[in-house]
Amino acid sequence: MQNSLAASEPAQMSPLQRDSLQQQIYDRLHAGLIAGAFRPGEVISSRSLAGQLGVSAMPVREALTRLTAEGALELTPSRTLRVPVLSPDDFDEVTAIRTELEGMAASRAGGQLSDDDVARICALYGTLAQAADSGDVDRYLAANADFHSGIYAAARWPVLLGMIQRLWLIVGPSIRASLPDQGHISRSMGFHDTIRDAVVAGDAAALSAAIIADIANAAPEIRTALIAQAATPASAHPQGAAAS
Amino acid sequence: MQNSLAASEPAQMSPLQRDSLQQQIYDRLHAGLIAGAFRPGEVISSRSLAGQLGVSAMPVREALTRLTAEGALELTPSRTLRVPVLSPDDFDEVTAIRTELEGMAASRAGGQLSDDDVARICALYGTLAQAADSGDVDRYLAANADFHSGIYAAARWPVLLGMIQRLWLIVGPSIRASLPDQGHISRSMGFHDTIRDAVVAGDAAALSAAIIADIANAAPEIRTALIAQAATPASAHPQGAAAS
DNA sequence: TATCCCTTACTGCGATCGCAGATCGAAGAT
DNA sequence: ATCTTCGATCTGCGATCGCAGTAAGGGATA
Repeated sequence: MQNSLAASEPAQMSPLQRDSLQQQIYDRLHAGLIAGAFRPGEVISSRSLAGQLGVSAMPVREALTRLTAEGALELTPSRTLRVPVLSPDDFDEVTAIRTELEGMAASRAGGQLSDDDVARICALYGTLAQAADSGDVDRYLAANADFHSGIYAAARWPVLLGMIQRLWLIVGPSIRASLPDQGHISRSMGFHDTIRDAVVAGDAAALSAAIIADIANAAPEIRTALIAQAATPASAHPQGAAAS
Repeated sequence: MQNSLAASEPAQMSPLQRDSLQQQIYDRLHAGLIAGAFRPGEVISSRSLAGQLGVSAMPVREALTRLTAEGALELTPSRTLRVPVLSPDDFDEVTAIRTELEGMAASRAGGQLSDDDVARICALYGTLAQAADSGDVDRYLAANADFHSGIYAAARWPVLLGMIQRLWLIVGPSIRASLPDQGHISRSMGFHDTIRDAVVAGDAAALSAAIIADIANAAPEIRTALIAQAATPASAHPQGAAAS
């Protein structure tokens, strides 16, 4: 996924480890949650995950603890970790905060876009368009997250960016479970076109409005899908959700 | 706080521990950072802190890791943890996000205040006023945090509340180091009066405006103090800050 | 006396072990 | 055949130990 960022060194032996293990594990789980690699209700075991990654349980535990503290995971009464199943109210809360924070980030970013920023965002738009055409939902969601994060990163406010990404972390699994729909993707790409145009034009107000419109467009569909899933008796014991 | 939920048992021995150790340690450090028990630049050692608390280094480590991930602590190149020294730009960012998020929380809370909420907030105002009169800066800051959090909790949006508290976590030490000033406290109490009046009146718009005015009032003083401290050569090696 | 080097004592990070609690399945009793 | 019960096996949490890297203190040398 992010092995492309090591392309700066031409002949280095291997990335080895730049960060601590727990940071690498956290980053991987973070990306996986945003891209929808985990389903709501899915149970996560630190020991089995450690076994899959070939490391001790310790760094996995700390990464999972952080994700739990951020609301991306929850601890059940039986002391097992699982991906939370969002209620419609929870989703409304996150959506409201997203509208506020992403609107602010877009507005600030739009007013100080460098040429590099525009080129970078346009490149992200390209991969997003390719992913949308491919029909691969996982690729699309990951590219969508990169596209939006790329815009918000241009605001150069790291705390704000971290908070937005935390919100994506919470709604990521629910989004993935709510729309395997190709119609939604092509519909969203219209908003993404508007976003890219505002970036190219350097219009902060238009960019902020386009971001908010994108959120407002997707929210009702996700919300209705959320309600439908909550009513499904199959989710009464969501433990049996598909593992990796 | 929530020790009352065990009221079903009439003669229970002691609360012992309801949460995990790392959670208790996190909560204590969280409150300490907001109340200004730590100074910017102060070095935090997990082992020595574990020794003071009488526990192993493990739960302390996990709590400190979480705080580091949230930006409340930072890891120096020499692999020591310390409380970050905020730059004016950092402070501006946090203040801007605070204005947005706390304004939203106040607006929502103001529209759905129950009688219990009003009574609880008025009680928090009472302790805040007492702390302001006592002149004890630590008591005042802790009571101020409780007062504001009590209002935002009435919005009943836990994610939003957590994000606001994270922002307080970041600016807490800098606020504590910036104003040992009694004049500022009495000046802020004017805004707090307005806030309480809006709560009693149930006026959401007035409450939101009063909260934003409170933030806007304190920000310039803290910011100038921040700049003054950054220019002070005494902070060139802030390792020697007073420990607890 | 001043400078260099080495030892010591820290730091965070990871691995391993053990504990208490909960779940699940199988065996036994009614 | 159904219900109960006990044990094996999960879970997260905490303690302890060891590792690599940094900073500082002390002694020897120029």
